[in-house]
Amino acid sequence: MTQYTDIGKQLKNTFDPYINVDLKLWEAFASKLQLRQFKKNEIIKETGQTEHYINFIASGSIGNFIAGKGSETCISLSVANSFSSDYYSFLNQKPSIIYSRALENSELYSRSAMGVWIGKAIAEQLFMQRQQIQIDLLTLTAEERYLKLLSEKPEIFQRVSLKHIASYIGVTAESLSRLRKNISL
Amino acid sequence: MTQYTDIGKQLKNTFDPYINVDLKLWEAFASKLQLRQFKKNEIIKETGQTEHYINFIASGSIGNFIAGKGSETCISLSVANSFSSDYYSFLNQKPSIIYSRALENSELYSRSAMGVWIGKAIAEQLFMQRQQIQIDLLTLTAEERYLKLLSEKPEIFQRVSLKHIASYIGVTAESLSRLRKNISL
DNA sequence: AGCATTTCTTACCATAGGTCAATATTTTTA
DNA sequence: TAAAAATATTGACCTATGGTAAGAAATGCT
Repeated sequence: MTQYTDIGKQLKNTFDPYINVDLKLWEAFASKLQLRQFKKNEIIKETGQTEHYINFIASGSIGNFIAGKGSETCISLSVANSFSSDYYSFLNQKPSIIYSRALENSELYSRSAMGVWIGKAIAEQLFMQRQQIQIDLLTLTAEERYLKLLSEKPEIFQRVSLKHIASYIGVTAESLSRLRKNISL
Repeated sequence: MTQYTDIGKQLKNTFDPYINVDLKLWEAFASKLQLRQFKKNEIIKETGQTEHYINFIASGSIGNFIAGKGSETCISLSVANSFSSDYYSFLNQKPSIIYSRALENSELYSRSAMGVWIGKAIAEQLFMQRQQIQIDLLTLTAEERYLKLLSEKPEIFQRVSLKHIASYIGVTAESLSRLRKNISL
């Protein structure tokens, strides 16, 4: 079983490039983490509820989704050593239509309160990620977005089904399948 | 000429729903603002440069763009009483391909350094905006995105050309024109 | 006011990606 | 391990949007 001091070091190592704070602050943060375990496909946060946690993913993977007519759209895919949350709902403490689901059996270390420094760092990271996604959706083709994801986050392809990857990059599963076939020709 | 104490109040009024801090902090922030004026179409921040400012738009409007082959993609449209910056480049203090241009004659109040509280608040706001854009690009049709922008930010249509609005919602100017024609039938 | 430039619209054809339906493949469960 | 469920692929067809080119309308400039 992982210890919280280890989690502190893991956090420090993982986020050093982005969040320049002392190990002690990370350990203080980690000391108040609550371990939560979820089975594959278990709902972590429901549509219509308010998000109470920021979750650090120790193992497994988490998706954030929006339900559509008959299908669902994946708006984020997070794997081990990153944070996951319906951060939109967390920030304004209002319900949102977004729901989170474990895509594998997952171990999360969760906190409901955060210092300003880590809140700022997380929001900044998330802003940059979302802006890059916006730019990619506006300027790249579906095939280019697929290849970019494949080269930047190859581990996702070992863990997440193609139908979620398809909706994340903004195409149907059928189109992703055809597109992959084209590439391998 | 607007005074900085007035700017402080204007900031407080504008951001009260999002940033819950005392007027004094806003006035301290405003007291260090630098007025910068730009003519219509003047470049505020070039591609390949690093962003040094957060700009509060007192009047006018600003667009952030990425150059493509023969065209440009608009990734943000900001009007008076909001912030504008290449915040991605500002955060990591590295050059980015994004450039900012005044879409009208504009008065900006700019700062290069920010307290943690306002930095956190700005990053949070920007994250929420960008995530909503991502969701809209993934789940709405071009027509729905157009109608949404029209109902949520009608003032943009008085100030910004349709070609910029088109690229912002992710279609060509021609498609936007057709789509508008359909709606009015 | 008149010319130049930019913006907007329209028409025609091309194409990426969507929809639906069937089948194949993999994973889960009993 | 067999059946069931979920996932992935494929094919036929369709639709929204793109590309190009031309003209109309608006805006800016001298």
